[in-house]
Amino acid sequence: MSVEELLRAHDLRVTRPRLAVLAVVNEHPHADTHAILDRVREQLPEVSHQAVYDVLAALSGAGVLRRIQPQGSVARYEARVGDNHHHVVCRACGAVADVDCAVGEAPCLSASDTRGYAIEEAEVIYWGLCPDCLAASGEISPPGENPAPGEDPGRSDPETSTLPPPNPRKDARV
Amino acid sequence: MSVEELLRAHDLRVTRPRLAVLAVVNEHPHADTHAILDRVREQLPEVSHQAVYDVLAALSGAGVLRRIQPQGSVARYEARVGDNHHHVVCRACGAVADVDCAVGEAPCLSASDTRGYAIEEAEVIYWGLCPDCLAASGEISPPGENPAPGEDPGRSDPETSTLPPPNPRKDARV
DNA sequence: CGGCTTTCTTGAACGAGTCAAGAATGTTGT
DNA sequence: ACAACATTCTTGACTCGTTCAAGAAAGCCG
Repeated sequence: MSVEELLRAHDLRVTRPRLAVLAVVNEHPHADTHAILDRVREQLPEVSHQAVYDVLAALSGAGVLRRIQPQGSVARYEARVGDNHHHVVCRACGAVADVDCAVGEAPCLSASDTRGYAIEEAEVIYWGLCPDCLAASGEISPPGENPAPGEDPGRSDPETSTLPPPNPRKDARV
Repeated sequence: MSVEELLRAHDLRVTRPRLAVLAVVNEHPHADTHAILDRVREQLPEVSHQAVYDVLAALSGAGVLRRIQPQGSVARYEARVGDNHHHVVCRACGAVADVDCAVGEAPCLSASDTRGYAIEEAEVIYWGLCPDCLAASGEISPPGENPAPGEDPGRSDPETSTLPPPNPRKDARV
């Protein structure tokens, strides 16, 4: 299904900004709003940031895009919807990657006692270290103290994105 | 263990603001920063908001408090740490409740393919409707259209807290 | 192609959270 | 108990992601 057909299928008007935003999110899963704006402006230099916010809100509302926002991060968007996957987030650099659900279709939905809530969806975020930061922390200080990774210019993974070290807790339990 | 002993056990200085914040969070699980500040000022009218932010950050860093922040909500804190429980969040009113892990000790940690990430922790958020909003939506419009709940003056659950309708998505899947 | 609605541009505003400098307080050693 | 030191708190300004509002432009339908 083309990007345009996708929009029409959801009763959304087809506009240049929407096409551009959709294309960018398809190319760069988990990109944040600012990154999306930059990329969109490579094609449409005149789009306003407000247009991008509106488009992202409209597409998320229609279920075309999914908004994710791990603690300490700004809003990120992805075009993979409806397949119930989850995310791993690196505590050191903030990189996000997809993880398929471990338990099949409806993951972890069997909460023991839901306190009377009608549960519609379960959202799972795995916290850890991405391969790069893992290697960096291992190399820099073998006994494991004060990782300080995150700057690694030659990256290729499009899903990777750098943040100021967000919230590196030490009470992690597995 | 008294609140003061708890602080000392974590090598944290014992100060009035810290005692007050800990007491408030113990009494009101899932309270947001603003609510905590208000409550703390009932005992210590002169505390600055910055002090509360500092204290919350210090206690979270030490593992005495846990910070949670569902999408569309501001930061919330709870004193229940180390027992690996999760949360249900109401899409309509934002109320938060605890849910014990369904799968035992380390829940849902068995992601199928972790993309090379070293996973330390899994965070699960269940999205749905709280009992009150569920009842309200059922009463107001039986066929299910336009819930508009959330205002319900006579509440007793201390874990409940009202927000502007945060992000009521309709693409929910179970 | 004309009219109506939605979307986009422009520019200001909001609010949670952070930064910084100095005063106050808690802790430790004598 | 007291003094010295480090940490924490007060005060006040500020940042940044996001939202609000009004009018112009663009998409869609008959």
